[in-house]
Amino acid sequence: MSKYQPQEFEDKWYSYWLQQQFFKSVPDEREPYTIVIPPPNVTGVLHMGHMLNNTIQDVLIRRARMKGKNACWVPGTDHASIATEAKVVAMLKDKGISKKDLTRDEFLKYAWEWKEKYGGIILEQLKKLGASCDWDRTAFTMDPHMSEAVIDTFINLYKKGWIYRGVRMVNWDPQGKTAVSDEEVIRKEVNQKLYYINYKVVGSESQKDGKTESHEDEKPQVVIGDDEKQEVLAVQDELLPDLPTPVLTDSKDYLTIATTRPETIMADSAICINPNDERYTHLHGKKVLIPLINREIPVILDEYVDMEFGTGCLKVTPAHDLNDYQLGQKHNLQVIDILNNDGTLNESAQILVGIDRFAARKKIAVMLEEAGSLAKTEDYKSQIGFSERTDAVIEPKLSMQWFCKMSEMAKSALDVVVNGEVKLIPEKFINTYRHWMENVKDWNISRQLWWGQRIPAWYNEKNEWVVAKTEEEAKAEFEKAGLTYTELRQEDDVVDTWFSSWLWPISVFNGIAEPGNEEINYYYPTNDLVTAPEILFFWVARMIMAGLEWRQEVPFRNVYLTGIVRDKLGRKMSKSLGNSPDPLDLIEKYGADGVRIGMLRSSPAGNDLMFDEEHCKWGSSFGNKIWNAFLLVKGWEVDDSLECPNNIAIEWFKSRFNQALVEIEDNFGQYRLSEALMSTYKLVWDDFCAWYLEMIKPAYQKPIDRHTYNVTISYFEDILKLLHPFMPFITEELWHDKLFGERGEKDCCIVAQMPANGEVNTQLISDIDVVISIIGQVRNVRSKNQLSPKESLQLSGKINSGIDYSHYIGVIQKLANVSEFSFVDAKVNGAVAFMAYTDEFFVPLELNIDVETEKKRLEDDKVYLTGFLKSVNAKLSNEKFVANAKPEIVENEQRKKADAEAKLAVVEASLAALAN
RNA sequence: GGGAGCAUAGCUCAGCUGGUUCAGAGCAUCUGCCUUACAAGCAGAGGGUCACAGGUUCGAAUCCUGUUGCUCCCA
Repeated sequence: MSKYQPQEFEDKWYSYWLQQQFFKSVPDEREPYTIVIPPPNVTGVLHMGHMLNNTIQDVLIRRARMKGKNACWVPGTDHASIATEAKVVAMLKDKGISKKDLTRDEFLKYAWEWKEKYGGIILEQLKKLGASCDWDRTAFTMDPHMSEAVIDTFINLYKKGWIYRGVRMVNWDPQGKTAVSDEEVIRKEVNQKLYYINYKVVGSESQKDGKTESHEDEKPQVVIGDDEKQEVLAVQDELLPDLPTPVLTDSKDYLTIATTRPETIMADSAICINPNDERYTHLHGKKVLIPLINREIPVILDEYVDMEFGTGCLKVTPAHDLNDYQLGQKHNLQVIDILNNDGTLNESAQILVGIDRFAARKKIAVMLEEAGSLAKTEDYKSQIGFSERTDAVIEPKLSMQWFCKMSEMAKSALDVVVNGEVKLIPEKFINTYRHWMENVKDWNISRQLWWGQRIPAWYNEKNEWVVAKTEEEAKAEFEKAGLTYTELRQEDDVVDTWFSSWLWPISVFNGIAEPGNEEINYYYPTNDLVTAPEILFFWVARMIMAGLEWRQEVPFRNVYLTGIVRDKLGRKMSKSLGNSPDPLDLIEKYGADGVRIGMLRSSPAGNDLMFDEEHCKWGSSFGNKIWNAFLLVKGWEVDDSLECPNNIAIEWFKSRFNQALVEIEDNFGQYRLSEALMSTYKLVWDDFCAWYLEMIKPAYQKPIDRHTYNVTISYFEDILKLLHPFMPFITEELWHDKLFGERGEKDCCIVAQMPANGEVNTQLISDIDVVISIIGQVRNVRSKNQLSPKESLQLSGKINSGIDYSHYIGVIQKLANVSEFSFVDAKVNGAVAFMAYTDEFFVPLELNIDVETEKKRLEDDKVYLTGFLKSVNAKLSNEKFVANAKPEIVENEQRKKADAEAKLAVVEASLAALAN
């Protein structure tokens, strides 16, 4: 064996595990332990967030497997309708094909081809990380049975009255030409301009009762600016009235509004002022004219208007602003949509038709200025929404959408988190979760895309519609309803990807179509879900809803929320910043094991991870340490004639190991994975390598006795097991070394059983703590006096405690390089002295002891101990303390007192001796 | 503007139900070692008013209130 080179064996073991089908799970009599992967976007490539997330899942699943559970980790991807469709559209564009020229089926054919070619990349990358997923179960949200589940649940909810159609203001992405959810809108602060625009007031009172006001009695007219839909709720022509020639009784009479969006003035329906605003009482009941197009709109009153902001006059544009929309509904205003789906102005705008919204903004500013209607402009900063997928500025847009009612499902989904049926880790996310669930809005589930599950709604020529699984069933529905049709047309839109993935924990086991099947009964509910807090709401919460709805049971018991992986500067890792290392490069450089533990090290649940490559380096150093410890043991020759001199070391490590086992178990129980890793790390590096191996190590080229050798090998094997979930590759590689004897085909670390808990000799552990302190102080004496470690020293001990050092002399001599150890009854003059616990030790040196330095050191000790004792005494003499504190705490204080007094006595005696 | 969270060593974070003079770990820094498993190492050292101000308590990094600063979510 040579140096530690993880790259040399990682692929080998991964293939072997696959070949032996160790990741495979089928229901059996064992207790199941199940994780479903948060399905990564099928277009995705592995990024650091996935690395962290999947490392955690793999640690959990490997540990469960080694604890005798039937571990099942279901992998897969989601179809990511927006992202995938965008990629396919881009690919087609490169080929000179426009989506518009394709039929739905043609387009989908290209999309599937694309998916087959690129869709599996991320899963292949996970294998490099060591992910022990049951790949035979790899699922895709558009697999036939998964899609069928989506359609069935859609119909089911529709029948329940929880799915409906409605006009809503949606976040429209004009580039992706799709509605996106609030969660997919990224708000950024942007420098803008505030345009101050004058609207002429229509002055004459006589006009007030005129024809133009009659619309207030009518139903509000709504224009859906969706040029892909035939369906509009009003006829556009009605919104293109003959422009009345403005008659201004007083040309100086105008009001000024402030807006960042002058291009939308053509869509204005009113000007709103605060009724309490004394500046504008003269405008009550008046009408004004929109500049450039001279359309007349009323001045309305509402306390919603902030008198402080802008001019106090608010242009109301119901079609293009959510707040204005609500205001418009309240005041029964016209809704005029002047934008096409691609962000260009439509006919309703009357001017600048066909021009992009941003170009139109610049142009209209000039036009307004020329018309004398632009009062001024000001710089202004505000938050603008951008599409997460395309980075286009989001356009609030009215659109006919499918919605899923949330209120009832949200209530149950909140209950199970509040009552602990589903635990969020860390718990602090409960508050956020509650806040969201209590303020939940209905879920907009339609997507204006083709890639995904097509909504099972069918329309006749009159746009009357029914919901049904097939065309035949739809026809039957029509007939049942007494509606006529000549031909039916299926809804073009697909449902939101989350409407597939909320079924994930159920549908991967085909639990919708066959709710009683063996797999779903065995694996569901799953155990742990590992995901990012940013999708707590729109994925986790909805999975809980779906679980309760279709299985009357939560989908998982625990939700482990990881943090966001950031760079050293705390910036989120992103492609655009280029601050994310390529995970596969990291694996190449540091080994998968090194990267895994590097990521885990400083990422407690729910906390962001400030990623630094140094962590991976640390990880691979640890691998190196284990490797070298192994080389040491492997190099030993055994001599059967030797007695075992290492009983203390052997017994001590066994106790330490068992102690650590409990700690690690406890850490896992609380999902403190980094703590569990650190406990393991310290056990291996400090206790095993630095102390145990040094204690038992035979002198150079000397053989070791059989007993120590065998025990050490079994310790090593136990350590490999403990390490395996964190570092699967190096542990498997070493597991198969001849050192451990012949291994059968199936005898692998990955399926070995975790060591069972054993006894802990706490007395021995605390004795060895003292021994370790003695060794450290002897080394320190050497170091302070610039003596070589090779130079052996003499050591005498004046024992005041009850510790029986006779057992430990050997260890002390070996590790502190002490040639002679003796017990003394009195202080040794002219020697360097130190204390360990309450015992005194002396190292005679052939040099002058600086009395003053020694005195100083003892004085310092004395000050410390006196202070310590004082604080302890203060507590113990405090009646309230003795009365209120728990008995074991009082007891502990008494022990502290006794110890401190003993130590202080020793220090004082030493000082007295020095004074002589 | 509304809600939530965070603030501990140069950095990243522990510190769990208040209870050793409690202020800890790793990394980084500094000093000394190429001591034959490991320089990806070994032996040592320095480093913090636990953001600030009050309060509760016998006792506060820990609980409460306020202030400041940062982050996230929502409008």
